[in-house]
Amino acid sequence: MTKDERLQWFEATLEQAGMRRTLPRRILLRLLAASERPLSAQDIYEQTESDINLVTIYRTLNELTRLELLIRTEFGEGFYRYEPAPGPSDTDHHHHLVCDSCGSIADFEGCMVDAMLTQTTIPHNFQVASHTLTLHGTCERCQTSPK
Amino acid sequence: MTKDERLQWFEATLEQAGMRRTLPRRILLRLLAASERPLSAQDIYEQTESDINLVTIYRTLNELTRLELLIRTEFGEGFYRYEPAPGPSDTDHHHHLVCDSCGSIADFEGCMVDAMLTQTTIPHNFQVASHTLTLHGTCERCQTSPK
DNA sequence: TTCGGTGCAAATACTTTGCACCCTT
DNA sequence: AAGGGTGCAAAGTATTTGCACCGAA
Repeated sequence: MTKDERLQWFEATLEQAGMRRTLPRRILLRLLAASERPLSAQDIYEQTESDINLVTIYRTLNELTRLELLIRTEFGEGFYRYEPAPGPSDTDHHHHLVCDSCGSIADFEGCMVDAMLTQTTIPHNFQVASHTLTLHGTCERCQTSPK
Repeated sequence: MTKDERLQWFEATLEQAGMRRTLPRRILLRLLAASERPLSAQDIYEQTESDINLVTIYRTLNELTRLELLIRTEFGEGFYRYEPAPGPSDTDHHHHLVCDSCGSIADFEGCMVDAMLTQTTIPHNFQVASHTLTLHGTCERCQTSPK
């Protein structure tokens, strides 16, 4: 899924949900789609140079997460980070590598959890819809020069 | 590891760290060791019938987490939950099944992530120390009578 | 024109900190 | 006796809510 396809899907989903295509929403989606790593509300606030009210950012993030256009994750920092969802027909998703030393967050492609789950007995007849996997450890930079 | 062994390990670790064996700490450890599921600070506060100050609970949870006696996890609720750590010589750990309908949290034993990782290339030479896996979905009860 | 969206101010939720007193060692 | 631990009050972050105005459809 290219960046343009993603933005198009975003706009189509907004329309389909009867939501207006406003400036804050488009700026925010564009920002998240372009980002290398999950962004917090504060991150977005700073990157938009305060053009968008922080409250609007929170409200927009909630709306877009509800529409499943965004994924919300907490990495042990005390606040949430958001990133674009994989997309509807996209079975591909990624997870994250969190450096416990410097706090950097990198993507980790090639998830094998779904394959793993087919070989595992899930207790209580629990019906799995999705999963979150986060690997904690030390990034390359911090291995050579620890903070 | 039995419940008694665990409590003993807790006390030994406290002593070794030069920390005093106080009532709040023992009550809290006992409560967590006996609990079926991860507890929040608020949960603990209610279960101790307010015998322990909420601030003390927060401080104690932080201390015990720092000593790696507890594990802290966020399940998308907006606050942290705590549970006893697997233990030093214990390679066994478990993950969680979170019902998106009723919010129940159940344990999920038999983690295969470590095995999976040996067959996976981790990018950027990232050195993995630990991981967190959470399965989201619908519990048995909510499958028959959705909320 | 209509009604959803935004900004501002204030409130809420969770967690941390400062300080005096308490109690384990 | 000494110093870490606790409780109380207050502060600090992250996030949400109420309400009047604004602007996309």
